[in-house]
Amino acid sequence: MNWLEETRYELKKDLCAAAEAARAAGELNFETLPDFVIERPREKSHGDFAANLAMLLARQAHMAPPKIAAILTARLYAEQPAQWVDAVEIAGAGFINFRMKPEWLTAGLADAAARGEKFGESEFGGGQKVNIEFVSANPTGELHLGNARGAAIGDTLANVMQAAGYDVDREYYINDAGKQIENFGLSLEARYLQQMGQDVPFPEDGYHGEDITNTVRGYIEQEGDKLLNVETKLRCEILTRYALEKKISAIREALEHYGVKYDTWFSEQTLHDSGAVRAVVEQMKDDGNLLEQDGAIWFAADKYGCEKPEVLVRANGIPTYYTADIAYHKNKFERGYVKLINIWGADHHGHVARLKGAMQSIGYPAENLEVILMQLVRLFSGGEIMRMSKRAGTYVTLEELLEEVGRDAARFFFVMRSADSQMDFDLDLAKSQSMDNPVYYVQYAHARINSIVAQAAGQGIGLLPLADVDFGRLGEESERDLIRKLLELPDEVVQAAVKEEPHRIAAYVMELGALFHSFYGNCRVLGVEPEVQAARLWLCQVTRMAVAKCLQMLGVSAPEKM
RNA sequence: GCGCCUGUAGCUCAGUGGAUAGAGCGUCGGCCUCCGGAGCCGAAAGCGUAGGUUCGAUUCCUAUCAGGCGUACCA
Repeated sequence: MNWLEETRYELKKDLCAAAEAARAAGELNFETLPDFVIERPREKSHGDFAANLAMLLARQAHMAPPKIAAILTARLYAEQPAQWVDAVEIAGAGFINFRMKPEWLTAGLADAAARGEKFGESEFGGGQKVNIEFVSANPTGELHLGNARGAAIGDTLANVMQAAGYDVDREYYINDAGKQIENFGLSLEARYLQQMGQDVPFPEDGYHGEDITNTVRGYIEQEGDKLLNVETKLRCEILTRYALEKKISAIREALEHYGVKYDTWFSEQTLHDSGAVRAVVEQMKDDGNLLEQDGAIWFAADKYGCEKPEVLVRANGIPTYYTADIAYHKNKFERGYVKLINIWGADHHGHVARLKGAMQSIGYPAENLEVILMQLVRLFSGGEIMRMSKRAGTYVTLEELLEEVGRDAARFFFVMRSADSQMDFDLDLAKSQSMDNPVYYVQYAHARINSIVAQAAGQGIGLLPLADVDFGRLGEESERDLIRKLLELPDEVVQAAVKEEPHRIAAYVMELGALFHSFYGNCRVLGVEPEVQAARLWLCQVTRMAVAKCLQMLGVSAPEKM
């Protein structure tokens, strides 16, 4: 347990005991103790912790909350003095506020310091296996800003959950099968023949992007006119295989530049080849959940909370994307994951209910599959909203973004906002945006601390062993505010993991940075009384570790100098 | 029409069933004999609207208005 958790647990226990004692003495009447909370008041003058027990007890006890609070506090610590509690106050509508002794805070800091690099981590997740699938963009094109957002959210969430004690795998699902791939092949073929000097029409709904032509050129350089006198089917196949490999490695490379590494690249095609897709249809048929109509095979999704049945196998005998996805998620569960998390663009939200319904129908509880929908990134240029379109030249790739603003600014920018807020991305301001990005503010705090520590080292001053440090010397308001925030880190990580909201870490580290800068302005670290200096150096050190831990989770570098 | 997400400061966004709703940018005003001014301190300014639940609602529920996205034998 971390420091705050432990304290909350103790306070809760103390209050429960007080309530029981009051009941035994006939001062208070209640059947069952309500599930109250010990929270941290946002207002500092309200103490370090506040309990809402008296308010929740009011109805059962037929008594006004402040009166109940008075009875409870009279019992609190009557028998045995408290170790860390300095004062208990009744305030507002009946809050019981706990004010902790100054030593409580500094003992917390010592505890954090002792944890070293591990500070902030926990075993909360108990090593449960979790699979996070994100980006999974079609391998027919390049990654765009929406993918950049998904990658930042997914990878950060994975980092956060790892820090919170989960066993996390990152996965990319490659849609290398189906109609779009066929289409892709026909586009490649047309470009190939055109490059070879033939006047062939380009498929109407083909991939018009220049990257297709470039890929074909690459092939020609390598293999020449080899495919000129081959039948269409084989020509498409060979070109597709070649292009997919190129595209996928380009995607992989772009993501690596972005700091994202996957554990698994899962090919959709393998599900078709292995018969897994057919098998899952059979299974659903045996379950009696399929029906035939208009020559197609439908899943009775309406029996599982959806609006209407969905097609699994088209009249032409080819399974839909949906069917492959069912087989895919079944495969993930079979690999032993307790929880599957998918990060999708909001435009796929219609797919959520049907996938969950299908999973439920084949025996996997819908709640073990979590889909985080992120709202779309809108492109802004010259004050106008525009669709991302290659033809209109308003398509920005991840690689271009990284060239413009760099990895740190890009990742921080995308993970700073909650997934369900829409984002406007201003093309024109891409560069200046980087200077406005709060990531520099946070990194600056890290660099500043580094500089202090380096300077101390230059004067032969290092960190003293913790046993020799008197953290009680940290009594300034700005010091104590900083310590309070530091102690919240383990809680923040767990909250971000449980709520699957990685943006919390960004918000936290910005606040932490602000408190550090404020402390820096108020208190000198070097050249003060030796005992104070030793304690402040350690405070700096713990802050640096906390900032670095957050930045690591965010996939942002923690520079020693800027 | 139906479904999902979102309406919080001039702008971009955090946040919470509680006691005085925060930050950045912008505006205005202060701070460099001193550890990094990419910083600090201060000021003005806000929960779309109407009901309901609750001791207490910006937070939960309903309605309504506004924006976005879905609603394919596309993925």
